[in-house]
Amino acid sequence: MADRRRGGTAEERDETARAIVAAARRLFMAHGYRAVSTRQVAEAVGLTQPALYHHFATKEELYVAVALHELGRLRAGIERLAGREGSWSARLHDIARFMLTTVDYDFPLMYHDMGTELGMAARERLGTAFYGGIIGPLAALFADGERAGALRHEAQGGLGAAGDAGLFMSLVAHFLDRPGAKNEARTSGDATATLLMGVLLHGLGTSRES
Amino acid sequence: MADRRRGGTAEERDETARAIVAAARRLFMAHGYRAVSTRQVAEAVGLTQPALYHHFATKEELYVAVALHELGRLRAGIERLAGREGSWSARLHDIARFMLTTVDYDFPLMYHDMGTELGMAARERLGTAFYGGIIGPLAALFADGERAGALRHEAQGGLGAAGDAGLFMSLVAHFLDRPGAKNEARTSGDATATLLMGVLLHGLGTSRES
DNA sequence: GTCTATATCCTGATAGAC
DNA sequence: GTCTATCAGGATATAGAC
Repeated sequence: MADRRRGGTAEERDETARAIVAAARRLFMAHGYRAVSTRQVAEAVGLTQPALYHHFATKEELYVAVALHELGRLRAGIERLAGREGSWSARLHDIARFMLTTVDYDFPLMYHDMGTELGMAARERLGTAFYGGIIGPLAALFADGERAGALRHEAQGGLGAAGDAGLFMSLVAHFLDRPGAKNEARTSGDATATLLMGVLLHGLGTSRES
Repeated sequence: MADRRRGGTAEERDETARAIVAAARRLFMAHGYRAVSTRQVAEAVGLTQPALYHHFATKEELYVAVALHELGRLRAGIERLAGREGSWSARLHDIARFMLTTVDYDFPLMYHDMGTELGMAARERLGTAFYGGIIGPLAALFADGERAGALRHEAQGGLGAAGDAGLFMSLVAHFLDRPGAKNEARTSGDATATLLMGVLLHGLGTSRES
């Protein structure tokens, strides 16, 4: 409360930046980095296009802010659910449900954008957030499963804890964009999460054969 | 051999078109529809950009030709392997190896382009080729597995034959772009295909628990 | 902090000579 | 069938008034 010169400068600036990130998130996540222009983002938030550059130096920096925001949201949800009591598989189930019900965009597209559409520096920042904030906590749960003897170790033909976490993410992406099967569960989510966990742990087989 | 006016007209025209498709395939499949310009394609094949428009009316039509070519290649390989003798799961294993060793591009990216970057007419043409030529033959093999009692029916909590085929494709995509684990098998492929089939049929568990 | 105006470049596609 | 030349539009980013 010391030296705010003219009417809540820092506050208003931050709020505008938040609104820009929110609008950009919807557009980038739905259509991809290349397909969304800075003009579209500006129009969605009620500004002219050059005004964006007062808050973000480049389009790429805006995308990084969007992706970090979304990765942070996922990290928070994952860590909250991973820290609750219950078996490792029950916690994974809840995390699957959380992702299936709150991710409303094209997950593989985001993965592609983070991996190939950005410069090296941005790619590394997002890669750190992704592996440290999402793959890491998931891998810790899978390591619990390995220690409990319920999951194959890497030496037993398994994928390892990090590999298990990557497969988990691929299955989430798979069950996200199949309105084909039984997608009424987009809001309830529980049935799809149960299906996902069944496939993840036991596959498609009837488990009576070799 | 009747009325070829000037030096092998139709032959040369077709050969140029093939060269364009081949160059466009490498670029489109690696970087996506939007990221590749018609100038880049023309330069890769040694032509000027307007020359492309003598062979393809629009950029979209060129992409459709590229995608149909690749889908046809996959269909031919899948149908050849699906028709050989052996169990349904052995044939699926061989198909997995075939895809893991011959797909050298970004599979989810192609899927995204086919689904969202093209007009409705092109999207329907490619959708028909994809479901009829790839999902269909795969689903027939999974239906064999259901009839043999090795796979859960949809009523038993399974995904159904077409759902199984979709999951198979997602797992192929998953194991394609993980240089992380054990990707020396890009050329041999057999080990990765075995790993994929194990996960697909039995999941990650040690199959000693509920 | 947002505006108008603009620089610079790249895009897909067309016209017309040869 | 390929070329040169070009159109019209949209992209990111900057300059400078208010």
